[in-house]
Amino acid sequence: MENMNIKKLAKELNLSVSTVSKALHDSYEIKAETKEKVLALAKQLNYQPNPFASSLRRNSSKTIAVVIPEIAHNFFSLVINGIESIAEELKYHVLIYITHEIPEKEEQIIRHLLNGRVDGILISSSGTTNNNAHYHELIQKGIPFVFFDRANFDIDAPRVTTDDYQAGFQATEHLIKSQCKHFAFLSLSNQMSAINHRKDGFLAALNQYQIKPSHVHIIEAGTDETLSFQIIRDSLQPLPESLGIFSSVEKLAIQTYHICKEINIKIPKQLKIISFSNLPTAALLNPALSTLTQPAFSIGKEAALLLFQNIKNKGKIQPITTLPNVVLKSTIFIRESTKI
Amino acid sequence: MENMNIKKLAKELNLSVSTVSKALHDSYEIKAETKEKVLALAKQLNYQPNPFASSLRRNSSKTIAVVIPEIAHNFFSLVINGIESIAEELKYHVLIYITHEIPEKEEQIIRHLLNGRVDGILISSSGTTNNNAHYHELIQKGIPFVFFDRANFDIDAPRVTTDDYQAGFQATEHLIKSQCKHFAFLSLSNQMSAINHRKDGFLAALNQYQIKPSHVHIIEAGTDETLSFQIIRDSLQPLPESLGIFSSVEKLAIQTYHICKEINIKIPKQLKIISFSNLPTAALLNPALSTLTQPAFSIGKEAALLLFQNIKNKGKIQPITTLPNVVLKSTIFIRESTKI
DNA sequence: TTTAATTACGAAATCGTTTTCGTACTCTTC
DNA sequence: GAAGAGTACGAAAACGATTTCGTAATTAAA
Repeated sequence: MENMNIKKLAKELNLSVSTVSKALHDSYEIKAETKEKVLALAKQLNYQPNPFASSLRRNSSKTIAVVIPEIAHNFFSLVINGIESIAEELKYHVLIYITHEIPEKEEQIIRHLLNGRVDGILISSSGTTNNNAHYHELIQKGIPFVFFDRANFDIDAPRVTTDDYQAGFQATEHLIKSQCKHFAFLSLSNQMSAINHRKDGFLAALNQYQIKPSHVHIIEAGTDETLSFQIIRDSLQPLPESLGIFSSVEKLAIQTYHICKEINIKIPKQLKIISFSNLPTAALLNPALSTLTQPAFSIGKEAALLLFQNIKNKGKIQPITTLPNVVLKSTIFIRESTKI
Repeated sequence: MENMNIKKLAKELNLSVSTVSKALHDSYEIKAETKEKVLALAKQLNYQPNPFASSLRRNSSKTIAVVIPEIAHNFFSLVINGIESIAEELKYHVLIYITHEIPEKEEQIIRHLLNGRVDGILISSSGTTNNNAHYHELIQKGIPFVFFDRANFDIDAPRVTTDDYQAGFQATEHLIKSQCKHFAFLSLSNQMSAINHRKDGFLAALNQYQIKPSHVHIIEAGTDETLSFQIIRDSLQPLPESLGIFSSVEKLAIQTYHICKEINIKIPKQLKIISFSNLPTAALLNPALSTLTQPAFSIGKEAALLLFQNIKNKGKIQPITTLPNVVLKSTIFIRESTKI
């Protein structure tokens, strides 16, 4: 009696396997009395259906995958929280895959998931790739997926993003009004949608206020920790006069703080900085960091909702509708790091 | 030709299904030439075995579960990074379950996992429960699991923890030597192993230095965000003279910082604080936070290694050996928040 | 009373693998 | 050249559910 299964359960009940299965699924074919008996004994004997047999037969796994560049990052872990809140409710399971910002790793993961292990995928792309083949394979296989934050706009898939352009514009305008003269944009790479939109907003604001191009700096720090440290440090020596930095991601802002501490640059006196960030300690930093904060939890929730909607509609005729493209608002928090 | 499977592959090759399966698994029964043909066509036709059929037959899923109290928390996301590094290498998949510090949720998750969906489980217990039944059910079912950080010491399972007692002692000793007169321990609950060991170290140090019991405060803030805020604030008003706080978790230290800012308590002048923490910004806070930092990544790695070892040994006769019980060292970083 | 519909269940196929047997065939070996 | 060993494959039985289809028994309709 090691492992309970439906066959033993049926035998115990003097019923056929099919009847038991139907009873457990509350089929109209089975009368109430029988259902009760089955449910009762199932509970008593602690019967739990084998998920693989079930998945094999039904061709659905009640599982989704979340593919993210990194996890030890406030934004992504908050997103996962949002995703989990929906998945948990719908009794779905969540597989986590981390690409470590390596596009090839992302491709490999996605390719693996073509085997049907999951019913759908939530992706924050690792960018730096012009190879979209793996996304097309997903589409061809009919596996629903939704991009969040970092989307691939060449691919016909739903996305949940934030108002990166506007936020970038707003942040830059703030730096301008804070009397900065030089402006730097801190970027990971020029291949990530969200970051590029932030840059576009940055450039648009500078353009509107007629900032000289020679006062505009784009710093691509890359994803390697030690390398980006080096790059940022180098770009701060010598320090341009009245520099205003707009960091596209939290990590680079933190590195900048460390560097400023190290080479003794005073924020906000010599350098002002504002960053996209979900740091719970932004207000406690020295000095408090001005941030653009994304509704990370909501992003996760919305993306998950969109995905589950797509999973449900799978196979059905898609209504000719515009592609769902949720855009959420970021919030700007002005703090000391950009004080005049 | 929608979905490729082994049957179609076999037909295409004029071979039997069993031969193809064996070829794909590099069986000695199949000659090299045939293997090559099979591999070649499999690759060409993009054949990927159905994971559910495979899991069903082999009774193993190549999947592990990670059950944690919360994810938007530097410690846990770093641990996941460590776990993932091993899982990825061994081609295992990682399911994430979040209990939100609710013991009933943990029980429910564990009970679900009894159905065999995963080959093993990594658990950081949500504590606050004296109900161990679900762990015993895991043992009975033969599903390997490993505790990390927050273990249940009544259960006969491997654990990976840190030197909480020693670190607690050391932190407290540091507070004493920093000329604190009153001492407070910030705790989430008195049901979590790691936290209790930290408290024991705290109390032992105070005892050794003959601190009057009336100068020792244990503050159980609980896991609810707003409530714990309230509790901490209340305990700081009125502010005991020369208070030294040892926070058992990062979250409560951050809350304390916020509260001090709000009600204008100067750190470290009026209040000194040291905390267990994996904050990447600890050194950048105002003031820089003294921390005890756990090797979170290594904890994840070690726990995963232990789990996979147990998965591999499953069924085999267990050598009569002491229970693996890895204890890793935390590192203390003295910063401004405890400066005299 | 006969026919049709409904109810409640069971047999068996199926999902796609893996694995156990069985068996032709070739190759040694004495 | 007979026996034994080794090679290379195939048939079929699992794994444990779900689902289709068939069918007795009962009820309703004509």
